[in-house]
Amino acid sequence: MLTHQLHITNSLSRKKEKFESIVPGRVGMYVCGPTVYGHPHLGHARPYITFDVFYRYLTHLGYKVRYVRNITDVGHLENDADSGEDKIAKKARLEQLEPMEIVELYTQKFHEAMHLLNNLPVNIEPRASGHIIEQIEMIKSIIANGWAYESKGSVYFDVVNYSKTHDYGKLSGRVIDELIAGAGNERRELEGQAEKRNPADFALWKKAAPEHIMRWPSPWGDGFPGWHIECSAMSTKYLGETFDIHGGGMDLLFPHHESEVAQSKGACGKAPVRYWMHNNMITINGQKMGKSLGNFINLEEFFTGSHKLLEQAYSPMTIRFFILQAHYRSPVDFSNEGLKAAEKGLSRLMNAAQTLRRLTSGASSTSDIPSLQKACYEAMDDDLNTAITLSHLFECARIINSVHAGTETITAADLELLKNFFTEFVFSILGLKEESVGGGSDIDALLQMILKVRTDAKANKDFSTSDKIRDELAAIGFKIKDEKSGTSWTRE
RNA sequence: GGUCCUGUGGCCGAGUGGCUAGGCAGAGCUCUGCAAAAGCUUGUACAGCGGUUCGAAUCCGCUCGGGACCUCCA
Repeated sequence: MLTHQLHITNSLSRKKEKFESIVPGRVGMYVCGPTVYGHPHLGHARPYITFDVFYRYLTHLGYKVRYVRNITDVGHLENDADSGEDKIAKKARLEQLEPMEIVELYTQKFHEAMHLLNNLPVNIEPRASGHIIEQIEMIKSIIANGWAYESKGSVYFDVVNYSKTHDYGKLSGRVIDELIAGAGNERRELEGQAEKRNPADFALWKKAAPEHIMRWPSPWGDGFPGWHIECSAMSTKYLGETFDIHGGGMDLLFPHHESEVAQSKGACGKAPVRYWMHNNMITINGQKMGKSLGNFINLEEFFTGSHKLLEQAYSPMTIRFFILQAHYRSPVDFSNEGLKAAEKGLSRLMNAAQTLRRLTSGASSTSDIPSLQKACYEAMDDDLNTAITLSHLFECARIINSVHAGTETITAADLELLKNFFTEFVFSILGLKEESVGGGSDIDALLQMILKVRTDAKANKDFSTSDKIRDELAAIGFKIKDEKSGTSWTRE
């Protein structure tokens, strides 16, 4: 759909840029996936919801998208006393499980969470452990091009040499001299520093200590890949040497994404990505979310309410809605108040969607429906502004309710249009869904029968019976509403 | 210490040099047997101090908060 002027903020330029895909009609998108060594938590929800919506929107616009999101199951080092030990290996030892058992368990947990959040499956979900060969080949290319060197069984990227002719630091806004100087006075003693020619160099391949469980043979001896190389190798394999979009959290800008750029340029001589997109972080009650503060909340704990900071359970759609109410480049603060407000707002939107299905048209329209549709598109085209999109959808909800209440009218043509785009935006693009809908035709038939008895009681002014039915239905989770057109029910 | 981002009404959260965000909560009214839902009305915010401007919450500077990253840490 070339009529749309989709603009997105490119981290490379820090400006909104018009989006144009490399191959017309097709988009290649890579998003950094999770390291599967623990339960998926709130921090995971944001990037994957954000890029899921982007994926949905691009698809809606008519692009054929290949969405690649990796599973990191090797290579990350633990930055504590057990330095050098693979994160996954460490967890495995603690739980007496095989490393790949851990990987499998948490990969499944991750998939479950993504499913509950209504994130569509990605097209390719490559695992780092399944692409060791590709990573080794890429490292060999980088060495052959003179941008990396071997040192005691490990391979390091030669940042200083590379930066003489390349703009290392452009993406993340770093200045190489400052990195080298180590400006801070609280710099950590990093493992392996002695092997490096320069502190700014980063590992492409690490030699495995004898006790290291996850290891693979390589031209440089047994070891495991560095943190950054997997994304470079896998994105190149599935999307090509240069592709359209690379997404991830802002915390990955440096060093992860900066290093990816350097690795790809070092191997292929080309910039790997046209548009870098980064979502902002999540805080809880105004505080940074972090392990040290003990305010990391797993998604499962949100869904069940089983965390001491949570006053109640929050459904996956409540989480999704809350995240979409903020722009993806703004920090978002999770609080019980905010989540409760989101829960009610979402419910208002979902009720409107239901009401819309049984809306009837009139002779004229009191609202400008085509303009609202246009406004929704404009908001999405403006750097994926889901907050504004939602505000327009709430305006739609107001109109739907007003028409239903009889204070406004809508023509058949406008009603058709409204049904189409409201449904499209709410469900297909934003990926929201109704969570507590009916319980099948049997239950509906049963409810209709009970409600008929109640309606008869009301007609006979037997309000004690009608209220009793209402109360008892409420007690088992069915909420009913008396409307002009009859009585309707929903599940709590 | 460095780089970058950020500070909006009771709460969450958009946005723009002058004109309405939106949601939640609150108040009043309407509808209703009562509820619920819904509709209408209502709030006059933009951290502080200077500056630029006819005009700034929106641009600039400083101050004070908050945050991310600073080499293997989503």
